[in-house]
Amino acid sequence: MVRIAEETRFQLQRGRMLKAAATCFNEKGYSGTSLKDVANHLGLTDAALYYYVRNKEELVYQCYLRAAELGKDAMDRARAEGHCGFEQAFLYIRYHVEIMVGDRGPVAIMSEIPSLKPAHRNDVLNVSRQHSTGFEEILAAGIQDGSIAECDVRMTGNAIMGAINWIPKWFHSDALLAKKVVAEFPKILTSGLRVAC
Amino acid sequence: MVRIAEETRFQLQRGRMLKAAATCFNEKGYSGTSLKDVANHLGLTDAALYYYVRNKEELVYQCYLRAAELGKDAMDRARAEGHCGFEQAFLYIRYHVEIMVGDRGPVAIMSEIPSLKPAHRNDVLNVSRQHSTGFEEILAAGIQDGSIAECDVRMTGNAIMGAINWIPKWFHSDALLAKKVVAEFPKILTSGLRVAC
DNA sequence: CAATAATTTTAATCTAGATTAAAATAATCC
DNA sequence: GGATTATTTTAATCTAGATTAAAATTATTG
Repeated sequence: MVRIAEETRFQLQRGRMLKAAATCFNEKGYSGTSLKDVANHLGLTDAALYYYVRNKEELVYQCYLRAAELGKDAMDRARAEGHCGFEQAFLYIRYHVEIMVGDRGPVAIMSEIPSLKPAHRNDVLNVSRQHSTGFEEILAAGIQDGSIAECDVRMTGNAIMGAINWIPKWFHSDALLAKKVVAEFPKILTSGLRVAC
Repeated sequence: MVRIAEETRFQLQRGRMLKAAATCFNEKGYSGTSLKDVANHLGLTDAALYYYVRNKEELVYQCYLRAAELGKDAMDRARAEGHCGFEQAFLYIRYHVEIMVGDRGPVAIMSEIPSLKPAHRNDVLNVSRQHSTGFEEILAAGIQDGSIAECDVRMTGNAIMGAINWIPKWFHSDALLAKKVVAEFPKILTSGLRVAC
């Protein structure tokens, strides 16, 4: 049995499912999307989803985990590639935005974290927290190395993350718009970080 | 019959209800809050809420409308008081943030607009749209009058609004933190708008 | 204070949509 | 190609939580 192939099929379908779910949740809201909606997106029957996920709660959980992982990926890359705090912040925003509007997305807005079961909620919150503190560290490093102006890193981090996390609320798949967002957001969100010269 | 007094009682309770609902929705998520949760917040029984609202959908609708109105109020005041585009933008952010973290709030995050019934959805979307275009107009005016640096007003508006709208996600009632947010957010969110000097 | 209106509760329903079990189909392997 | 395993469907249940109607309570008014 060529296990690789089987896992690939399963994982492919599972990945599609998570994307479909994220699409539905963002477009129709949580209470507005039934498992049937998600399944229809895939040309499947609602019951089929239970082959991939224990229940709806777990579907949401997986969506959020995926969202968090994509964000983490953006941050890892930014940290590896940026040469100063400012550059890392800029790249992080750029990569994260690219993911939000690109075809690795859509990324589910985490509206329903509180209704996850405790273990799952903690998982998601942990990754999210790592994420915010990671970004605050980048900002702090930038202030240290002189590439970012003095600021309250906590508040600044919250502001920038909020702007990014809100994107799915107004963005609707459109290649031109996507290009614009990727071009503009990193500029806009870092313009306040620049050191006065 | 002193109609004023009666309306006041009703409206008071109704206002409390909307606040309680907003609190619950933000804290426990939409699917995580039952009418019973909201009612308990008020020391009432779930059935009592139906005296104020036709059903849960309308409760959400009223919450969102209230959120939109509070935002509009911030914008009206900012427009009336600000003397140039930059000042208006600054004041708008300040007033809106004040509302979000102050005791006129909490303001419900509009996660479930898509599951509102069409008429309600349109109402909310209309006010929201007025809101965003209003802010874009302020930005455009600021570019005209030279108080704001050239920028893509649409994207900049989306970024700033996103940062504000996301606040309830991480803010938890706390007077000190509230003070900090009000002090920092307007600065942070407008620092990128300043014209180079 | 009696009468009327406003508000809330109690105690049932009612329902959409999640969940499950068993059967059917499709893929893969020897 | 037949056997085995993976995936999906069909056809029921099951359930939390929304909703409703009638009764009880509380406020108000003249």
